[in-house]
Amino acid sequence: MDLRKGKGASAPARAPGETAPGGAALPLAHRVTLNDIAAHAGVSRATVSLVLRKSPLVKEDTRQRIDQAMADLGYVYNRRAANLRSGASRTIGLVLCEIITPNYSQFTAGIDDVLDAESYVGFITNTAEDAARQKRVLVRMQEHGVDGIVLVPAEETRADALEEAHCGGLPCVLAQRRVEGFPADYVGPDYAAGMELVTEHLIGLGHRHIGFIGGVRRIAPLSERLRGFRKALRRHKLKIGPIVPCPVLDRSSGYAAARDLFAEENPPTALVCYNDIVAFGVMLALIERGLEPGRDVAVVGCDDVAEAGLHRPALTTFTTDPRVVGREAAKLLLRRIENPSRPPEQIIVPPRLIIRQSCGSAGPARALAHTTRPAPAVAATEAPKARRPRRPSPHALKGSAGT
Amino acid sequence: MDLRKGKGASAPARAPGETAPGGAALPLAHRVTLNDIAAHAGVSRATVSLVLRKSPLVKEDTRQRIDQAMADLGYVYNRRAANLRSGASRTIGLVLCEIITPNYSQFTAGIDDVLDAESYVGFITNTAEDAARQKRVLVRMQEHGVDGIVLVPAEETRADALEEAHCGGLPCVLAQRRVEGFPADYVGPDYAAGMELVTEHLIGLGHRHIGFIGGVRRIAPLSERLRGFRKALRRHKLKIGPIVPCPVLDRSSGYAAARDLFAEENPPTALVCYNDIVAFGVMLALIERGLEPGRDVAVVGCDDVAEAGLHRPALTTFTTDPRVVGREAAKLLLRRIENPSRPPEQIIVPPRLIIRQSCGSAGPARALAHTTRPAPAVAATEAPKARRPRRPSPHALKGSAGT
DNA sequence: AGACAGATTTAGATCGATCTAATTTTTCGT
DNA sequence: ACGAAAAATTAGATCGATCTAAATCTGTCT
Repeated sequence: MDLRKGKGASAPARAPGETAPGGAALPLAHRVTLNDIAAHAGVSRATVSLVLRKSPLVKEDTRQRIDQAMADLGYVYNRRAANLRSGASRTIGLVLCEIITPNYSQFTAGIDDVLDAESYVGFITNTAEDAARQKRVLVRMQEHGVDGIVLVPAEETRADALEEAHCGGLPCVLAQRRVEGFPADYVGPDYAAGMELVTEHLIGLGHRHIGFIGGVRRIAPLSERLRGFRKALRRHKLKIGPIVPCPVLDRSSGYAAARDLFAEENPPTALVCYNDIVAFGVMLALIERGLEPGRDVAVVGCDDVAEAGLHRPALTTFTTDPRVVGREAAKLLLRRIENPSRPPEQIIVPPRLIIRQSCGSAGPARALAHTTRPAPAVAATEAPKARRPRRPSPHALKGSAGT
Repeated sequence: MDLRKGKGASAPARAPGETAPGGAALPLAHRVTLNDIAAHAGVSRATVSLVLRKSPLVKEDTRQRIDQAMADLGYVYNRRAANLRSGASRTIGLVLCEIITPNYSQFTAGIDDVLDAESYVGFITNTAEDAARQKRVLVRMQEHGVDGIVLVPAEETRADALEEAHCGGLPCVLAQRRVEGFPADYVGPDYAAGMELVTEHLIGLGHRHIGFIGGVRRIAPLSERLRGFRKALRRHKLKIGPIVPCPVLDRSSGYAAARDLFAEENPPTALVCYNDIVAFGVMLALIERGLEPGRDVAVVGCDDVAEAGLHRPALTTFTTDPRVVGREAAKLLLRRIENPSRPPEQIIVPPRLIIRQSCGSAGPARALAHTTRPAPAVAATEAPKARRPRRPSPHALKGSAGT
């Protein structure tokens, strides 16, 4: 409308006049400042500032007068200006390796939960797994004066790259993925515990010969998972079954690994898979061999991807609620901002087991196709619904609850 | 490295005293400023500022000296300080009604694509469909001095609430959902065109008696969709088939509506559903009646939710790539920021048809269970993969392409 | 050499808040 | 009523950049 019109001689400093009682959309013709409030309320700028910061120094009477003036003039706090002087910005940066993964959007939601409660705001950016882009946005965040950063590092992020992006000097919490040699705070899922959980579950169902499929040799994520797998077996004094890594973590390499494994003699009766995607491939191979997952061979995965509950048979798996991871990450970052000198902290969020049909224990494994509802061949989304009411426990193994 | 150490006597300028030498965590021992650079390079602060802004006024020689100084001292631009003086912040706010919906995370990614290219950064916040929270975060964004806002309004957002949150004075683009009476820019999917598209497709397959199921009477989204539905039928001079609204947009009301419809005489041979969820319910009802969706009756949906491709039969549907909507929204906002006085613009992003089995046209409709791959009962995720290579066309019906 | 235009550079005010170090006002004991 | 202590308020510097207007430094032309 009259956006460019301004309001004639704007801002006479001592006479804010009617800012815009009639103006439908008063267009920031001289955004109202502390000086305006001060003049309107007949006090000094400093006093208004004290009111803004809820200082107990101000007399109740004056405070009300100033509050009224702010309401009258439609004041909007200018945090940038405040920040310039005071340092902190109540702003953090959230740098994600990939926005569109559902996992990360829940993670983001968890972060926002905490930030909103603490009246922080977060910048969000996507690095799309690109190290150069990551560096660029990290610097950009700092230009904007964030108080700290939550970083889900792009693949192949090197510690020195983070140092170079000045993250060494800024409170920074890594989430979901670690960066070797960068001794920062970390929050992530506990894959070892999860693997232990599913393996225990299989053992509880009577399995004694359990194999493991998937994972790239010699890298941390695999050894972490194997640790949990082995731990459960060892506890029950069972032999560690065959461990078949695959070069790539997709359906087809899961398929190939399982096919090869079942071509040998005496195959396992249960398979723990590196993740859900690999598990899907594994089940494919089993079916091809005439074996029914969930009846003839138990299969479990990890991550609880969207398809897991829709698959036939629905996949037993485990996951760490990413929203909880997000919340923990945000809380940790705020603690770190509060006190930058404390030693780095690691928060490992415990997983949650999701029992479905592929391990043969949930309900009538044979009657997969017929539920109580009139849904012969339709994949009902009962799984996600069933999970929701069960609030994930936000307990972290280490680190205080904070607030 | 030596980031925390400071660098000895760094630029005492006016002798601000040691900020906090004893302080447990000396907080950024005097961040490097323009003054430091100026002193180090032997020029004035103003000249350094010119270099920062890539002014052509500075001699090449000096520019290099200054660039060198910045590199030496590890300077990080302080945009907040710059903003305070110059007004614009190169920051926008993204206010979402719900972060975790996959649709919105793609939307967010689209926004980030554009922002990153223009070296903007976006704040993100979730309103969780809560009007009070929405108002709070809108104000908070402005406190932080955003140049504009992309808002996916929470349900039941009233125009006056947005005015009250001062959004009337700030560049603001609504996305995905309109707010009646708030004459702002808008970017969203073209449901009318999508409905026309699927209806045309059904007609092309030979259907002459086509019904419509779902949608709440008397609200805009339904009438928009029906417009497209009717338009296609009228173009081919076909009778408008039965239109069955449902009170709620879920699976079971789709089920009920279809059951009732097929209890009558002479039911349609094809059904256009309000959205995918309704379509799932409809297919359930058909199957229950002994009719096979995709063979006996064609069914199409809208949205392409995750289950659509995994369903048996896989659902023919249409969707508007939310990432494209995000990109258009961001571009429009930047244009608006550039020139706040132009009249409001509406950008309607065209939809894309996704042909699967439920309309009986894609591949051998009978052989649904057996694909070329050895996957008898396994829901392969081939659908989303098949879609990806086809880059969505970012053409908008109205509004110039911008950049 | 002096004038003058154009190219560079700079001093100082400024953005809108906070912070420090007062100053002014009020309260209260004696 | 006086002075001291406590309470309330404030002037002015400050954060780190931008911006304006002026100053300085070229080089060219007469």
